[in-house]
Amino acid sequence: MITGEKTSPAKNIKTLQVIQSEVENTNRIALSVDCVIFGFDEAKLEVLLIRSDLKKFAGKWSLLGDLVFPEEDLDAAAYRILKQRTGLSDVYLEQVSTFGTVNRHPAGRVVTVAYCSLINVQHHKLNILDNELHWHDIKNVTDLAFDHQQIFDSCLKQLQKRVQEHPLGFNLLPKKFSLRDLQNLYEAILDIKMDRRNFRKKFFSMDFLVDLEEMEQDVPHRPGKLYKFNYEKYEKRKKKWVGIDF
Amino acid sequence: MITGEKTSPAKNIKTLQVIQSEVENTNRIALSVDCVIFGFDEAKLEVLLIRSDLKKFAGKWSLLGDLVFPEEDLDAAAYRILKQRTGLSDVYLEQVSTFGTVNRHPAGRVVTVAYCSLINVQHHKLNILDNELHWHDIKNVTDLAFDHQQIFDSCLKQLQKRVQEHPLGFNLLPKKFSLRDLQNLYEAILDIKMDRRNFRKKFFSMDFLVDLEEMEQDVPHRPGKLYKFNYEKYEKRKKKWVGIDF
DNA sequence: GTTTAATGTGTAAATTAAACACATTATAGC
DNA sequence: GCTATAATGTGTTTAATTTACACATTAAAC
Repeated sequence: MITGEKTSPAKNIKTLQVIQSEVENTNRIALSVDCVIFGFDEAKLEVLLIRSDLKKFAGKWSLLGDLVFPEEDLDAAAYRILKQRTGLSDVYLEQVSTFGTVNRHPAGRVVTVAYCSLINVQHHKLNILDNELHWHDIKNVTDLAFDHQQIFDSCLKQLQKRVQEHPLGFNLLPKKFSLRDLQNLYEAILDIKMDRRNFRKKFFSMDFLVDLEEMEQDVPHRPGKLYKFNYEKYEKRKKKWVGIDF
Repeated sequence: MITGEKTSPAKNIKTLQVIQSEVENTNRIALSVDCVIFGFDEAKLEVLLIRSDLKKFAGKWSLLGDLVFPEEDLDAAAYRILKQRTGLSDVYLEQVSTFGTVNRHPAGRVVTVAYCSLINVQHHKLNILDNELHWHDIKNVTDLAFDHQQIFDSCLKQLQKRVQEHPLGFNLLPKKFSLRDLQNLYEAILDIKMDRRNFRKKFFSMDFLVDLEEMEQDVPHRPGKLYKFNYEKYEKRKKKWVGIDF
């Protein structure tokens, strides 16, 4: 009844006090956050996992999670938990979805909100507090603890969709990058191969890549041109958003 | 600590009992569900709202919500709450997102999970338990109670996106419908006008509409042909899902 | 029977996506 | 240094899709 609606005329009169007692005493549930941190590393997509210390899940890997405090914003909890577990702080987290079956956690009722991020493994130094925190190639992620496999699958799908609709990828590259870097990124995340020539045309036509008139250094092959992502140019473009297609 | 990860080597040994006490005693939070029920009615998109009975929000409208019980699956809670408040049961609910700022509810800390649905107003009889439950034209929805305006906006956006990617719309139409019905539906949900000829071509090319060789009855104009949606045909089509575009 | 307002259909132009080939350049190996 | 190698850089052609746009047809309303 906490949002103030009525179920019947007879129950119409519900004071804030009554509601408060319901909120304070009964019906409370442990709420957690689980972070799915995707990392891009040398043309591979990885995910950050930690080994479960529950006997029930001995040897299994799990996502980075913890309880939300009663006086802590949900988003803030996600950032705190990520920071505590990894030392990472300048990372954008995005909520994906909430998992709330009764028996998903062996210690009792815990509803968890999944958050997802995507970073470059080389750009962020992990604060490895124990040696059970590791990057895992996403192709080898199976049989996680709890319902974390389901959460992981859901986040990966969401990531693959989002990366096609928003320029997330550029955060993963150095400020200056080659088109090969960019294509490797998309191929790793989407797990597909693309035609190099069409890929280049696609991104050039999007008109937010700036030619830096510099070349790659120290690469073991012919150096490519370097580009940067221009956010203002990206924002300025009008996007047609209607496209019924299913 | 509930998902079993460790914060430091020193804290490595955490038994299920310790975790259980954390889940059971501290850190618990009231969890609610709020349902955003969109209704399509005669070429208009509406949303089901109820008047708030909290003094703080006197006169304002709010979404259909209530607390989740400790031994109830999250999805089940959403269906229960919808049923209790409206009598609706054969309606598909989809989770949209979770809102968890500390001060979003005046009665205390309540994190809420938003669920969204889309039904045909004419097909579903509401069980109106009091006269404060009403359909509202979405164009007139402003200034809802709590953070419900934000939740509503978020769900509307999600609906508009989803309806372009999945054939949700056909649930809203009669089994037999005309292409004009279908176009009205999309125009109402997306709040745009489309070219009638191109709209037809689009849907015919998608190849899951079956011509019933029947005509509309009792319409005040030239009757149109009637079609039905063939789910098998829809499923069978392969969809290319890669299309980087932002 | 005439008017009206909707349905049903088609075509041309523009844009976008897909397939595909060759010259160029720096490195690596000799 | 010379050659072989393997990557970069660039267009063209075709197909597919989207957009813009006009006219004949049909049933209801008068």
